[in-house]
Amino acid sequence: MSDVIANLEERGLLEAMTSDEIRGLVAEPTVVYAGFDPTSDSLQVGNLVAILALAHFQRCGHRPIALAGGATGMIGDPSGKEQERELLGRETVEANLEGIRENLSRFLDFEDANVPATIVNNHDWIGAFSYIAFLRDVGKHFRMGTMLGKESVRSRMDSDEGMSFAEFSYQTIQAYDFLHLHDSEGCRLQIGGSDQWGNITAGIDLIHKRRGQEAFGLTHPLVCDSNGQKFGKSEDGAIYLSAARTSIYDFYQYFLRTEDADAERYLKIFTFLDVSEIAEVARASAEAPEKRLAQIRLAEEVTQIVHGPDGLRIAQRASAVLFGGEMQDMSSEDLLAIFSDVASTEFARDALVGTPIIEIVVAAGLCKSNSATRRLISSGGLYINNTRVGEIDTVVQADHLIDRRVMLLRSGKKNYHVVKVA
RNA sequence: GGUGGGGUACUCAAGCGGUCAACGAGGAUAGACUGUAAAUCUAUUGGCUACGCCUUCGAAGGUUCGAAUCCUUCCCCCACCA
Repeated sequence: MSDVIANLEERGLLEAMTSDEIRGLVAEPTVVYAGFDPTSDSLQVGNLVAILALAHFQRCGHRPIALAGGATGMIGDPSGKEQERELLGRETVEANLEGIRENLSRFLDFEDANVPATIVNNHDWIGAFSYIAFLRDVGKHFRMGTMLGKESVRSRMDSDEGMSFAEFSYQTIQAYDFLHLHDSEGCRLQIGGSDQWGNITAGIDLIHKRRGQEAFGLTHPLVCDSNGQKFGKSEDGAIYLSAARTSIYDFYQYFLRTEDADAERYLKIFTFLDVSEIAEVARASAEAPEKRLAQIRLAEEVTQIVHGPDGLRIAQRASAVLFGGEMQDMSSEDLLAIFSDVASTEFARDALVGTPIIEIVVAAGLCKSNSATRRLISSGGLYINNTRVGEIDTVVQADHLIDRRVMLLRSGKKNYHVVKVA
């Protein structure tokens, strides 16, 4: 079996390990887990790092467990967060778990004969605990000094945000998760983002105290772009893995717009391409940066992994048309087929023709308010069917509607919105 | 419970009776330049039926011709003490 650690290392997916003995541990098939917060009904591209790390483990012959935090999600992990977040309701968490299962199923193989992946929900074992029982069985093994020493706690105590007891206790719950999976699944390794270090070591300590056994942890770096911005945020917010939240087209475009400086690194992190192949792509891309070979390859690979070959085709087709300038001679059928995935809004014909364009833009959600739309137009950033709108009081004309059915709005260079006649 | 500090627009952060829709920075949006890149430059960044009007400075009251700025009560946060 191939060495998963070396694999992660050369892909830039290894930040730190609790012990070098992990290399020995993974020489034999083992069980590894990573946790995911059900803060939304879909995971985001930021979560891809952890997901792919798990997938690499599975590909190297280890059994991955994805833990959905049905219980921990109701408390909120303070790690890496400046502010305490809103508590999620039970129903919300449950609903979100469904979406997350769906996301994960794209990356992990649940049918593998030897090391089938599993998804577990920590609410199944945490939910039954009484407060007193938890304090006796788990809380008793935690020392205040250690808990207070955690970076996640210290940074929040030092800030003027402070921290509630619920958040402070978070680490004990996650620690118990590890102990539980250790006992029930034989799991000895937990992986996560570098912000999870404190939570992971808390679990290792607990296992050591309660079972006298050694467990391990491994973290991957939190991915930032070369400007130090957190990876995975676009102008409209986070990029999600679910097509219902982030269209496949937008997903593809997000990766396509990767900066030169980040492309090679992202290829290693977000695709399964062989590192030697990545090096080759990077080299070719550096020779002719304007061709953006690395970005294209990155967008293709990731879109394919997440949305499948069909999804990739949709995204490519839409991108080719929108950025290829072939729009003028398109029929409405073609447009609708291609933009099935781009954000769209339907209007009655009467509500469209003769209506000020400002109202349409706002109703379609392309701009927040009439004022914002006026600003956009006066700065020359609004386009109808790829033609710049010159006048603020432009009114929609019948001939703005291609085949009397479709109109393409664009804000800036790259934000498209399809308006359809209902 | 006590004492002190604090709550201002997306964020940080000025303002401390009128000239404040609120300095500045960051972010964001758009434009120019480009390669759907980066860097750079420029404009904009509460809302509206828009040279004017309306609503904002934790909440509610009050003083005043006039308050984000003063007073009262309340809520929340932080620090130290108990």
